[in-house]
Amino acid sequence: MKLSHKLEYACRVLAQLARTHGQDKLAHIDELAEAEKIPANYLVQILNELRNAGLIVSKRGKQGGYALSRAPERIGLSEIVTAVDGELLERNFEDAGHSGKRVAHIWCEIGVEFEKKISSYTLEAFVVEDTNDMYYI
Amino acid sequence: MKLSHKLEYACRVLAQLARTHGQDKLAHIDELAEAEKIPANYLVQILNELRNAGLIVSKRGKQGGYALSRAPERIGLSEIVTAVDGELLERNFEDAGHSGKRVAHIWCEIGVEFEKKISSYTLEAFVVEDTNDMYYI
DNA sequence: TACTTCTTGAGTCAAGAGCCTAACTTAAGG
DNA sequence: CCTTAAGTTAGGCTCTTGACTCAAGAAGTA
Repeated sequence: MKLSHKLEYACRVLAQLARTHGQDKLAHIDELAEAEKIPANYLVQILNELRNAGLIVSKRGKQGGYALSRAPERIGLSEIVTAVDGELLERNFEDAGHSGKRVAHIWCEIGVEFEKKISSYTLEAFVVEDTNDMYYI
Repeated sequence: MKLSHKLEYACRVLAQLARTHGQDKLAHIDELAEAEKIPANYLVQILNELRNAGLIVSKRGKQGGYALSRAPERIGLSEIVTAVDGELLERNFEDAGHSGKRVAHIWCEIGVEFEKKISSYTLEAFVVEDTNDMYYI
């Protein structure tokens, strides 16, 4: 369950966009990069993928910028994952050797459960105010 | 939920060892590699890690080989994972930017659930005879 | 001793993540 | 128009890592 930087960045930048959702001011790359401590040059690529996936919209030129394409509660976490790191939800276990089939079967079960859990969250979860402590490790 | 080859190999080879558990004949590397279609030279390293983790025992010289150190139902899947690919169970999300904390919190929850699911299996699950079909993708 | 089998450490190779550069396109405002 | 402030796109660079491969060594058995 180690995440790629890309996916963490995507979650953070979307959370940031969610915070300002509803306002008509668009967010700039540089502001987003600064607010979420993401290398701006890398963020560009990520925002691109999020736009291609239809999660955000962008506008060019002066007064350009980014915004969510819909309300946070209507953006599923699994959509985010799929957009920037689809591999995380793939389940392709090779069925080789005597035990391949059975081993693959078990890991499929685990993978299904994993996906179910991820699908139970939306972007809204990332933006709720923190009230309780988190438990590390 | 993409697995490393190493972890898949480890599961398979342990399943194979579990099948012959109870017999006093030890399994050779070459037999195991052949039965589970694993590159023998790579398997060596994996068996080594499994031995260091205490999951299997080995004996050198003629009549040497490998065997499980205890019964399959007493070897947890999370032990296997930890032995060869501990990263999969790690949860180290960076808490940076405005949304870092909240994002990390959510992914921690998901990670905990993931670990719980994995901990619910033992090596025994890999060795039960297949009766039902598996569902792909 | 001779043979077999595991043990250990080092080396190779390709792929991918993360990040940067630079040229290009679009739109607002004067 | 023309300038300037944005986003867009393509490409390349570097470093790490996974997946093997190899070879010399150590230990047990006959």
